[in-house]
Amino acid sequence: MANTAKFNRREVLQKATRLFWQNGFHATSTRDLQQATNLRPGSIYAAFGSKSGLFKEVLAYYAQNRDELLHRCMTEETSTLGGLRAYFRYILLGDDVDAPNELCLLAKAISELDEGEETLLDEARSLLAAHGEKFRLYVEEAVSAGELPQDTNSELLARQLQVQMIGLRTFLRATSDRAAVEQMIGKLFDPAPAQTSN
Amino acid sequence: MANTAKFNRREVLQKATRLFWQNGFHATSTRDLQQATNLRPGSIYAAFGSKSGLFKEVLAYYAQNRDELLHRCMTEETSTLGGLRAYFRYILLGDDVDAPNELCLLAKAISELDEGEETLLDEARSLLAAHGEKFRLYVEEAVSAGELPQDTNSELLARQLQVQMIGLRTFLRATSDRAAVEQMIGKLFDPAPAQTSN
DNA sequence: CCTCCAATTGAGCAATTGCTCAAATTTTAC
DNA sequence: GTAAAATTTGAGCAATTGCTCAATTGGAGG
Repeated sequence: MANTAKFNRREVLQKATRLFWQNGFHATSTRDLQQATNLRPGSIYAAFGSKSGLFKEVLAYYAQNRDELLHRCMTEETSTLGGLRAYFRYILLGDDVDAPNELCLLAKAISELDEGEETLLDEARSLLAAHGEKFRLYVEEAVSAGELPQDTNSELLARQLQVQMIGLRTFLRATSDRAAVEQMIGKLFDPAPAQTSN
Repeated sequence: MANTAKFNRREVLQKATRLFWQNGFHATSTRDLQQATNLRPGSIYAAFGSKSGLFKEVLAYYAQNRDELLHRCMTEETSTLGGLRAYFRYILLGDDVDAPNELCLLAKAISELDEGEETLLDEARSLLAAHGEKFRLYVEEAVSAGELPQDTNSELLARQLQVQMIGLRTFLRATSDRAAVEQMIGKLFDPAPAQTSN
């Protein structure tokens, strides 16, 4: 009971995500968050407990969006490998208007947080691992569909894809060299997704 | 004249590097720096101008150390490709006691800083690009020595190596899975450093 | 030994931080 | 309509931030 006239939690998460993704955890102040969400501190603290609590929920919100995007890429392409390539292209080369930063928010959090904020760090690590697990399932699907050799080491290949994704996003932020990124995505998926039988 | 009893600038840089590398730019306070260097604020500000000024010099100090390490790896190995692999192994799997963080400090800075700190961001970008250029020169050397095909696209391959290095370091911080990293380094250098003719 | 001046000291300022809480307001239940 | 409960409000606290500067120190030149 008594739940009307409350703010829209999803909208708040969306705006908080944008801020944290752009500025990072430490460089985003609670005042920034208050202004962006048009909420007074009490409301935020009643709903999320603390700045860390809000960030934790932001990480989950972000990860869920990425999982959904990956799934959408898979359904919109005819082959599994094509779906993975579409996901790479969309994230690295697509002009996503509400992506304020080239990097993966999870990777950015893992980079920024230290062992003193272990709860948040572990949350980011676990979400990134879960996303990597999704990669592995799709790689196995590609093997079953005959898009990849039967003796493919799918765990290894999935890890390699995640390493590439993270590396390429950092490279893009460092150089803004979209052509180079496009070329590297091509090399990843074109000749064969690397010679990765075991 | 009057220069005795002054602190050792290199020692200060070393200690500041450790702090910034561990905690990042924002999460390292000037008090942390004062305590670690045993200097009073006035001395630091006389020598470096500001926290940003100190960080900028730390970035350069770090980059120079990496360049020297890479060069050392090259001279200690018989082949150029072997030298590159040794560099990867040392950074990713070596137990460097004064590396307080799995990540590259330059990549960490590029991840953390936003466009509002453009001086520092550009410095980190430029130092990372210079290190990538070193990679390219060594790849070309490997081509000349016949360790790689004559038609190797050395610019592309050097970029791919840098992407791998950054991605693998983030992966290591995210998972602590040294065996997986070892396996991926193997795949990078063993069969051929990827099928990267152009 | 004294003088001079660069180097060092450390108290502390102004701004910002994450967050609290009593008071005011709005919603729900009857 | 009314009272109890849930929610929102915003002033502001205690701690921390990057940094300044007048006072002090101590080595070099004479």
